[in-house]
Amino acid sequence: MIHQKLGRALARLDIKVPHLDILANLYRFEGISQQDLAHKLLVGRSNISMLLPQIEKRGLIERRKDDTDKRILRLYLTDKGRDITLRALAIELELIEHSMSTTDTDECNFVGEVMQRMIRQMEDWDDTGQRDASGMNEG
Amino acid sequence: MIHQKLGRALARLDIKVPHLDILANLYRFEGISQQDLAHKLLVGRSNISMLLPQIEKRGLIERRKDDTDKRILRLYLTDKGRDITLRALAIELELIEHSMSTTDTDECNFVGEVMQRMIRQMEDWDDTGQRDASGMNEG
DNA sequence: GGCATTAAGTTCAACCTTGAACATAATTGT
DNA sequence: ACAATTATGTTCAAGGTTGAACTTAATGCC
Repeated sequence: MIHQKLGRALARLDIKVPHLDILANLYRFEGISQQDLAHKLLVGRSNISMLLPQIEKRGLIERRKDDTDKRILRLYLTDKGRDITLRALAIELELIEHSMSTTDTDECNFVGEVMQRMIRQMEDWDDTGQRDASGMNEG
Repeated sequence: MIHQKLGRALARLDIKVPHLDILANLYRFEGISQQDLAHKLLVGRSNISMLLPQIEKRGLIERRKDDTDKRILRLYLTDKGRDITLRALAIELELIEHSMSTTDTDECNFVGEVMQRMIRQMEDWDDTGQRDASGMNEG
């Protein structure tokens, strides 16, 4: 749902949510490689590889080969890209602030902590159906 | 991530996460229509329409025409379907319980409340870029 | 009753994401 | 130096979801 709302709002700038994900990271980490970008965004390298030409054609980013390692393409925002990024982030921030306008900082932090505990537990969980010895004494 | 974990675990029963979403709803709401099912699952009718034949062929569900309204197909679990559903739900429950094993009831309820407030706010938000009068006086 | 509108379900083309296979470049070991 | 391994990025086929157009059935309105 947040994706849908944000997607419609970003249509004004003629970019999609995955584009903003990329642009926002380039804004923060200039010269990042595609690999590292994919890792940060939790998507596959192939995904980045197909998304980048779209925003490159629109003149929002530049790809330059690394000088010392010619496998690596380093990514940079153009001036136009920086402008669009800031405007898009403003829209995203607006949505988030509105969504959280009834949630204070303590509540927000608390929710975050609970979530992180849940994620850790989930990562632990064995999805093979074989319970190992370390968990046999539970319940 | 929960989708990935659950997906791998459900592979044992040879069903996918979207199948379980459907089966669990049929278990609770026998005779539901495809339309209502799609609505409950927040997916399009076409999605349901393409998913159902898969689990129908496996003999997990039956589709019967409504007697009074011949447009409607009503959905029922077979005995086999009920069996698979219960086993799948047990797996899902296991994952959830493990994930929440470090979260007590009060914490859980609190997180739920905060989330619901956020969702209401998000639904309110105007994604067209036109701020309307009702929100103009805010902070 | 007959015609327009609304509703349920299906089909299909489009989109997005992924993972595997590939090409190219760097690193490692001998 | 050379072969084997590892790393980066690209391409492609496959899977999943969606929205629009379509078919069929029910409802509303004159």
